[in-house]
Amino acid sequence: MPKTQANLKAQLNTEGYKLTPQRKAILDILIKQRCKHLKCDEIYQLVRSKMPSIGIATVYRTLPLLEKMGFLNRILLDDGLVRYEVSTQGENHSHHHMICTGCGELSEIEVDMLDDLEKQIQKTTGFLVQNHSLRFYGLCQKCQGKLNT
Amino acid sequence: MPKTQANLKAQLNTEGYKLTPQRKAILDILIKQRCKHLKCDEIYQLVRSKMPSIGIATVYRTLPLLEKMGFLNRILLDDGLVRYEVSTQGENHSHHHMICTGCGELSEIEVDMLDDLEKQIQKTTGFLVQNHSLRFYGLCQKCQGKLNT
DNA sequence: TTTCTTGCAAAGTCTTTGCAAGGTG
DNA sequence: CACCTTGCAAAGACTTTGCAAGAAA
Repeated sequence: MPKTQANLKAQLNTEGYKLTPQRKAILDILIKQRCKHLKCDEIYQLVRSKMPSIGIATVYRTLPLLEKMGFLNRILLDDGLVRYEVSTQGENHSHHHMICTGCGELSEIEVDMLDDLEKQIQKTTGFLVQNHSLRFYGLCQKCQGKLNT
Repeated sequence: MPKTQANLKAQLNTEGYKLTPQRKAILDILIKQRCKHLKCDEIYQLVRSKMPSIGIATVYRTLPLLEKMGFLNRILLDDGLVRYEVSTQGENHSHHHMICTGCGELSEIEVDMLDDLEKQIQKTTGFLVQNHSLRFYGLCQKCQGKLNT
């Protein structure tokens, strides 16, 4: 089943959870910001602009839930703050993150190419690879430009 | 210059820092636990067994310093806790981490093989890759065994 | 109606900071 | 001696929890 807004209710119900306006609003915001990677507090601020009465505890409780249901991915960068991104349909296996050490910007790239490496690891170490996370640190084009000034 | 205990003083001095028993003790512990990835508090406990009077604030202040000097790498796993590992001489570019989703064990593997991918990224996106971090999630041999029981 | 959720406030964890006393170069 | 560091305690940042009132199925 595709992980879209429309399926939120069904997904929740099959596991005994309920669809609340808060949960809908939070997913809504995240889908609208699709390509962003938002911190909990940023999500809280955004949702609050649509639903001023929501409490931050609800956000903290909803995010892991949406993650468990497969709607979100939790990301931990080097600053130690938890971020979330909307997970593109079942493919948690095919995009990598690039983090600019100049401005901190986080972007994505849609390649994978780790199959060979995974096979090699499995053969060498016996470790059964199920998933991976690959991050590149370096300079985005903007920051490379600034260096030449 | 190799990043060994012996060079700590020199390294520190060239940047205006001083060699204190506390700093020596902390690096000592980390070197002895070489292949482990320790949380701040674990490091504090270990150092305290040798130097009971040390304060945890000192540990929190020393770890980033040792990282800055190139002796340590800071690692952030999915539980959000900061860990440190001794950095093997200047090679921050050639080992990956494997995290078992069964028992949580963190181990290392000494392959790289990302050069092609990095070149491709640079060509495609203009992002200048300086470093990377690759983690594999899956099951270690022990945990695979448990599943068959 | 039953069970799950919410918002609030309090409590927790991990980490950082201010400061006076003490150590290093 | 000048400057860097330490240990302590207090303050911070982020996150989790207990609970009574309220909402969803």
